[in-house]
Amino acid sequence: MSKPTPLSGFPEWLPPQRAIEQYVVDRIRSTFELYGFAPLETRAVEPLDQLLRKGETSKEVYVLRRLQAAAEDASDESLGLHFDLTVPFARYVLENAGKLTFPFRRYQIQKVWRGERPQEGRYREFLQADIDIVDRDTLPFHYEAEIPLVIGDALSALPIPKVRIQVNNRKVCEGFYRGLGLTDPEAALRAVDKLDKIGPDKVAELLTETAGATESQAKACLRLAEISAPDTSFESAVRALGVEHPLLDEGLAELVLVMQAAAEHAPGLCVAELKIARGLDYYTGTVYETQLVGFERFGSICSGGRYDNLASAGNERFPGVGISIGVSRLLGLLFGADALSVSRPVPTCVLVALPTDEQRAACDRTAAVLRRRGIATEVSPSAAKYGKQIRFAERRGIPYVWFPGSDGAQDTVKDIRSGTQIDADPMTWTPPAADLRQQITRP
RNA sequence: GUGGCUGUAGCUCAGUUGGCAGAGCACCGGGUUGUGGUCCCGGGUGUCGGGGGUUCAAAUCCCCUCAGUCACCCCA
Repeated sequence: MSKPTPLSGFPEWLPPQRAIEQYVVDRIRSTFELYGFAPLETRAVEPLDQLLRKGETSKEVYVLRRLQAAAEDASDESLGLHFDLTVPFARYVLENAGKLTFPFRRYQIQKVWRGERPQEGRYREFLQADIDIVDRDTLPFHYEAEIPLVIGDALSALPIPKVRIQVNNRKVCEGFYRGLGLTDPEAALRAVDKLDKIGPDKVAELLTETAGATESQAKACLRLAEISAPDTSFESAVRALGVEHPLLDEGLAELVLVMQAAAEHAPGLCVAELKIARGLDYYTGTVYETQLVGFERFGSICSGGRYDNLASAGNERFPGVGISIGVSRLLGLLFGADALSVSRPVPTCVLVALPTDEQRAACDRTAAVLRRRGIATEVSPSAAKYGKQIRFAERRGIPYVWFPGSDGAQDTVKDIRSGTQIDADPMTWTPPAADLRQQITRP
């Protein structure tokens, strides 16, 4: 077999990176559960028509086909890998509505797949950590204020830079555009979304070309998009533009509530950023995008929003609000920036040195005692010279080497970083807490 | 999916007009009858990303392809 090569967009980390990923997932999970989100996993595939219901992402969906399927057998071809966790969840809610109690809050941490051209922080297979809250018929607004608080807690518990959640409300933009007399708010939204990339002049051009805006309407759209505030002062700034529409009033009131809740529970976490639009078209209210402070060029590592029409069948309707942490993107980018590392590449805390092959059984017993006490231990692979065995530990970052006492003498344990070696009993010896497990560090 | 840039040892890289694949670090073996890091001796560990072509001769020139990355697109 010739040497295998990587597959574009399907990253595989080395053990240190995977250790960090598992740690991060564990922390995120425990924060989600602290807020009462229930665990959930959905299958990897969905019927294609479910996935394609929301348009644009369609060309990025991987479809399924049995290798041996005859050409005319299309039985599996109506299945595709999910590209996010919200759409499968909406399907799941409809399917299990009778067994769930509402409002229903769940978290889901799974791989998703998108057929995009990969680059740094963009993969074809990646891990998302998603929370959603859905209710039957109507979803109280206050959940839109809760979501960023959960995320703020989840992300600030991680060894990553500070985050800033940018918040906007689709009703503000749409109400403003309609109040302005524009008839295609979606097109206007898409144009404004490019503000950071192409600049105000190009956006104005786009607005006139694609959204049918006049020059003054385009200017007004830009003035709205420029508004940004760490508090509720955006409201008067919007009012000062003199545009009126009931939807605008509604959106502003909601955005004020989100910002007030954030100010009370997590000062500095949220910024009202009226240029935030979001690509996915199913959002109908609050939308979120999250940046790492100091790493803004990474783009959003966590986004979501309120959706009213994603899960509905007949006259049943389950509006929801949710957000998704791009775990793979977040970590891939931080790894690339050398901004995350781990104290040692293996979990092992103690290497039991092997004096002779005959003593392996005794060494295994010592290791077993240490393991029973929660200390990750492995026995040296061979009875090489002690110098070799110490190097074995050193190369792996294993902090302690355990030496069985010869001729009934006391065992000793050596901290190979300091070189200090002390008498030790496997029943009682305990390493400092910092050495017990791999530590995630941020240089 | 479209276009640009990049690809030589584990890492960082050098390699002239096409002429026997190199350096530093890392790594491996040995030197101290068994407790490492310093020191000494020895070792190149490589499908030059892969395949094809031109040529007496290709890391070098041409074509295709894969991967990484950037922009577009989209978005975690």
